Amino acid sequence: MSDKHLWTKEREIDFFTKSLKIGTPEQLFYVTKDGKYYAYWPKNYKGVKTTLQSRNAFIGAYTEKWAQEILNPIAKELNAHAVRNVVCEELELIKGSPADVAICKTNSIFQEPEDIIAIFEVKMSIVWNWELLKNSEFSLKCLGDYRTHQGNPGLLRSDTMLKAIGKSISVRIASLKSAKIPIIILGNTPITRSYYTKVDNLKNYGIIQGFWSLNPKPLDNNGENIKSTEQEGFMRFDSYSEF
DNA sequence: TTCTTTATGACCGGATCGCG
DNA sequence: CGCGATCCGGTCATAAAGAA
Repeated sequence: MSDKHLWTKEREIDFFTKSLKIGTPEQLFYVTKDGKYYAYWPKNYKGVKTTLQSRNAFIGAYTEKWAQEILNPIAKELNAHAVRNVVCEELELIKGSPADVAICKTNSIFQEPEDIIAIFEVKMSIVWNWELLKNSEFSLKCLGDYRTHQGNPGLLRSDTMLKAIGKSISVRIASLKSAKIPIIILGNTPITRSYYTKVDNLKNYGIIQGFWSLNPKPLDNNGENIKSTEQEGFMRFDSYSEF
């Protein structure tokens, strides 16, 4: 399923379809005053709004699992495993704040620095806006890309970037043994212009080897969006083979 | 000891503010 | 007005602290 394709609208439909089996529509969508179910508040929405929090854990778990599945074939080629929630005390990756996904020589949650080949931090959101239609069955209607709603998904949020940078530095300074382990941030959105030179510098300094977006077409109607920064600190991948 | 309460932090998105 | 940076917050999981 996720072996051929990167992040697309179909992923988000799949997320909502699967999540609706274990959660309620009210946990996953905003309800407007006229009874419509929206993933995000549209930009032109007027009226009383709330901030949905109950979806956060769902999307976090889904994207980390998806990232693990997409990395696993690559890990296999290296004769290794893509493992979720990796704990490595020496790198300050503890139970409450593990590595989202890591490629490791052994298939265990607990790892020694020597056995970790690469660390991946997953920072992905719902990118498009969706309306849940309740007919006989549930169906989902795409209302537009992230320019049309009020949310700021994934790596477009500055504090998401700061969080990723902070955690990576935490690993780097926890132990010298992290020095040889690449750290990659996986997202499904572009990054803002204000981080272009920063991600390149982070790469050149050897702190974070890349901010990679796995969303080939984050904008509808062929909207302009960045392919990569000058030094490739940020890169957008357009196909699985390229990835 | 065992049960209950409080504290902490991760998750991600809206609100607000400042700046052009 | 629009954008980005920062701040705030609901929910959940876990753990520490307190009560019985």
